[in-house]
Amino acid sequence: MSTQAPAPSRREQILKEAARLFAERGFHGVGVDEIGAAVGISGPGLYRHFPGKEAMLAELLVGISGRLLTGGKRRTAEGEGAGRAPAEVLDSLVEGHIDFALDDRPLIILHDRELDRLRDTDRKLVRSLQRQYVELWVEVVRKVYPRLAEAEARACVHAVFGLLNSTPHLGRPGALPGRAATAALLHRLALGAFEGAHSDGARGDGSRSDGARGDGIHGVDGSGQGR
Amino acid sequence: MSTQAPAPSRREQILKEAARLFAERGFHGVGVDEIGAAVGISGPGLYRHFPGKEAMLAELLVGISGRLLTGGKRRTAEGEGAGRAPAEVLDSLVEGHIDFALDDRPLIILHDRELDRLRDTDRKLVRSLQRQYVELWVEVVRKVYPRLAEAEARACVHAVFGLLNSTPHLGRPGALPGRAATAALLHRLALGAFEGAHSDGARGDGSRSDGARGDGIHGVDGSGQGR
DNA sequence: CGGTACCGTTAGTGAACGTTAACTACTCCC
DNA sequence: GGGAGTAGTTAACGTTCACTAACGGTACCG
Repeated sequence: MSTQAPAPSRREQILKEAARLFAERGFHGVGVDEIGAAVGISGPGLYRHFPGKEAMLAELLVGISGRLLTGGKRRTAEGEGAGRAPAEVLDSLVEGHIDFALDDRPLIILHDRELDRLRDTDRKLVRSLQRQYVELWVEVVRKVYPRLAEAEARACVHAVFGLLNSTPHLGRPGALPGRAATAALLHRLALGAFEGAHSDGARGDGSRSDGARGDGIHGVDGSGQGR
Repeated sequence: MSTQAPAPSRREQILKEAARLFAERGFHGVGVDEIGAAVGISGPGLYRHFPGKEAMLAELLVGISGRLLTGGKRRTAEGEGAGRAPAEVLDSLVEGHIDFALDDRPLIILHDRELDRLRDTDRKLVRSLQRQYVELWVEVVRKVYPRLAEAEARACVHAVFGLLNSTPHLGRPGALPGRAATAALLHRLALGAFEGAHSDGARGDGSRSDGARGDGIHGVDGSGQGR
């Protein structure tokens, strides 16, 4: 154990606790005193590490958006470099996003909830990163499902993000068996959603027995542990 | 036409604007003066209509949760009464939720974002309504997809809610062609997600997604009636 | 020892906010 | 006309909050 986190470094400690608190009670709902208390120091001691409360949020949001984008770029680059089918790349993107959603729940919450509390410059940066990440997905999705128009594909991507980011909402009760099972379920849900979007909406009045599964391009061995 | 909205009645006006502002900037991010200004009166004039700022949020959240639940109950009752197949009932639930998400965007945002700003008693009530609504879906989903364990079905429902509630995120740019097209797309996405969840994940990675349900403790204690 | 940089403390400041108080204008009804 | 109720105003109060000021301790380094 003990991978390589030798010094949580106070600064990272603060960021982690701030993320948790912001996610729980909202940016405006948390005072600096509470953040300080969460890391053992009190109140304005935080100002030795950050120029202000908002700077913490900004660093969190830029950090997460950047990491999502970086991971997405890496996955698509690897996929294309290895000549893998688009469906496999999409599979990899889904897997990466799920890992993120499951491992960094508080950040995922902040990511689409507290963006508007940032100053213009920071917000623009985060939005730019987010947009790039979305476009990355859109490109891949349109390769896998060419029948989707661009706007449709973008809407699908947003919707699937909403689906994947729903993990925080189901953490409360006994919830799912384990992480792996949850990840697998989310994976199936996400891919199923894309398939559903791609299927022509010519389902009569809801009889929807379906199952025809159109040209299911991806017979991919789903989720197959690329790591 | 002209149902019966002859007088927006100031109170409803306030609620509507408050919902918009809360959704845009968060409960703590909006001052009562702004809410007042949005309806033409200023500041404490609101206190002629509501006992406090939080009461507005409470009424909004209870209202939306109640309407969702009522609509869901109506749809399942109608469906079962008419002897329709579970899949059709699910179809109807999806349609109802989409209507809601598209027509009351701000409320949908508040619904899962500002719940924790409520006093204990209100929050419990809202959570109870939400839980009943979820269980309504879970029941139907399990009839349509019997292979899903209860916990899985619940997770799927939460995930699909996340998917359907993603509409607010895609309103900014050119977005989709029109309301009908967006609704249809969301519908396909949601049904596709359920289909995907139902498909056996045994695609080769061997990780058993479907548990043997050893720990049968998933006791939903009913608990209906918060009040 | 003296200096310096780091990290933390407590006390305080100014602004913002939710809420209350006191007062005014309008309408309805006898 | 004269209450009574409704809907609004401005002014003020008390609290909370992000942030600053002034100060202290500790470790490293000469």
